[in-house]
Amino acid sequence: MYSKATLFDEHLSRLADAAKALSHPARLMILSVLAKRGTCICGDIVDELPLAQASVSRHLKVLKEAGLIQGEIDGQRSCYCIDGKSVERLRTELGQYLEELPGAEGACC
Amino acid sequence: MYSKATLFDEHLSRLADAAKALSHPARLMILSVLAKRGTCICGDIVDELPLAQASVSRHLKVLKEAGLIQGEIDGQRSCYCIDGKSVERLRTELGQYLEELPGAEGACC
DNA sequence: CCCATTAATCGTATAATTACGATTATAGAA
DNA sequence: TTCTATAATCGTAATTATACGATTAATGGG
Repeated sequence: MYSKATLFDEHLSRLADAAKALSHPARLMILSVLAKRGTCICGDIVDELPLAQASVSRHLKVLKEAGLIQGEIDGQRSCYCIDGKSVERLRTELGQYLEELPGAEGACC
Repeated sequence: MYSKATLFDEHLSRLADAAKALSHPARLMILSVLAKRGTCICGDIVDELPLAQASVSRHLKVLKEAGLIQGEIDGQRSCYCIDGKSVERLRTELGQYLEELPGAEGACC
């Protein structure tokens, strides 16, 4: 109906999508768990999160679609890890975007 | 029903909320417009966005609640500007969080 | 072959987000 | 006072996100 994709600049849309991937504490927690433990099977993550397996699986999917993690099937498990390159790229782009916002130091008007 | 606020670590919840404020291209665009023009009245922003006045007003509210912009009533207008300190703080915190995610360079498993 | 384990997906319910037009409230101009 | 301009809010509709339990699919063990 109302299409963000066409109404807004491509770059802004991509950045917004990336921010959205980070916009839920469960997803940040998953990233932290992966960072701490290196490589995890899904169950490891489920054990550390206060959510049901199905919910964690969804969050993993969101992170994977955003490219922030990799996941591959390993036997009957699924193995996840952080995609360091993507995270780094996001960190740079987001940081750059925020840095280029001058921000009038004083009060408004 | 399911309370993010209590289920997750306070720091992660705050970071996620901040990311959520950045998770819509209209809001990023508003920040860009404010950065470019310094200080704006609401109408200036409405003129530059492909959205109705009511919608822009809502996005402004979200940004204000997240502390990323300041807004004050100036006569019959409303005057907005970026809150440079908050943006800088967010940039630092988000950057730090992402930087501390090691990210196993190689493949998964 | 049968069973257990693992994790993705389905079905569904609820909540949050987003959008618009219409309305309201305020302040300045005439 | 009355009219205009500005911007917030209301009411509502549509979409998206989130959660859970149940189911499914696939692998490996016995």
